[in-house]
Amino acid sequence: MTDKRTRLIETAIRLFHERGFWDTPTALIAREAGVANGTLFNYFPSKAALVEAVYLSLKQSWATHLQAAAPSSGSVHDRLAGYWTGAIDWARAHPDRYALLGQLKLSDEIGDGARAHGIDMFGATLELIGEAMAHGVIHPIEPDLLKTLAEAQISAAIEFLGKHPDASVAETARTSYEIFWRGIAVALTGD
Amino acid sequence: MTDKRTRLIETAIRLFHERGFWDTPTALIAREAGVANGTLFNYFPSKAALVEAVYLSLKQSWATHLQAAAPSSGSVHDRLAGYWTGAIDWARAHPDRYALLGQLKLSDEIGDGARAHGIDMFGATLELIGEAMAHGVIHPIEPDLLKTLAEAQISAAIEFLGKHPDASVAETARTSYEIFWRGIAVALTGD
DNA sequence: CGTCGAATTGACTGATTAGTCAGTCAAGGC
DNA sequence: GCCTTGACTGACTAATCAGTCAATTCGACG
Repeated sequence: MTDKRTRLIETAIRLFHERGFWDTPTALIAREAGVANGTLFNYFPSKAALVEAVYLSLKQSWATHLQAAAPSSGSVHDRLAGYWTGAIDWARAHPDRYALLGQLKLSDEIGDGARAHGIDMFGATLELIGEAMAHGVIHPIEPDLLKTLAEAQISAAIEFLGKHPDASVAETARTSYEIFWRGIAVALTGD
Repeated sequence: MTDKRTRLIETAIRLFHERGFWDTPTALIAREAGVANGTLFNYFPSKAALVEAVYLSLKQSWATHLQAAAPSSGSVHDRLAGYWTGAIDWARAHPDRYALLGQLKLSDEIGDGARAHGIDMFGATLELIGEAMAHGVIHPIEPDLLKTLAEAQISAAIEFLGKHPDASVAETARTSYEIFWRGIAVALTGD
């Protein structure tokens, strides 16, 4: 019997994905998690708090996966590529979690507090890019813009893979990354 | 006194933005639109139908703006640039509508039917890109992937502008577009 | 065992809401 | 002037749901 709090969060993730938050009553979450209605409110003071916990949990598991996937040494190009494919792999492995994360990020339900409480998954890579920029390997670009563009590009690749189940994951990841890299890198040999 | 249907949709857009769909009862929409509760259901069989109508209305107005903004002649580079800045301009001019559109796209409330009923805003430009690809001006890339990447890049630029109110709109648009263009174009002179 | 505090339970409530429907009323045909 | 039509109204309902709380169980410890 796993921790009740965890079980509530996991059950909520599943149900939110199956039916959307708004059509998922707390009573159902509690029942499916195998606890009583009231117990849910011992762990989370309100439904909003539960949703927030779900959001943070998803973000956390995505972040830890990325930290494991991204190589901690090598060229900027390669390390960024590792981050890139790592992100896409996670999304492919947990499509429901990924979709839910996307919804929650935009939802009004998530307070700015929780959104800011962001494990900054891109941080380390971003520093690296800053150095590369200083050395003239990468075009000078406002760092946060670069980060936003990169994340969007990754999301787009994932979205594409969702729409085209037969497309090759590896090739889509590679192509999308190449486009991005060509976009930011100062042209030398082309790659 | 404008058309009641239109007024209901416009009121819904405003209220959805202010409070989110789920916290906006139909009764409030009706009252603020200056019609009776029941009248809303003469125009829309259910709340979901109203939300769908809102979604289509937003998408439509965005599409017509883009058609007007994108130049219908010139180089691929320039036409795509026109589309690019046109999209960003619209989002900047109507931040509430843009935010709402993003939420609705992901929402479970929007049936696949309505989502597919998409005015394909990118269509004409995409054809053009196909030709450019055939002529070797642009790297060969699966068209739908290209489209998805482009849209994501535009969204990212808009998101960045939202987070950094002091950033220059024109420069952000230009930078993000340059990155994308460098990414897809076959290197000749660099631009 | 017996005691005590904490965790858990689930019936209950107060509030809210989508959708209904019996009736009103204004416009236009005869 | 009367009748028909149908858009419109808004009070009403049936259902739902987040959150409460008094009662119960559990488990640790002497």
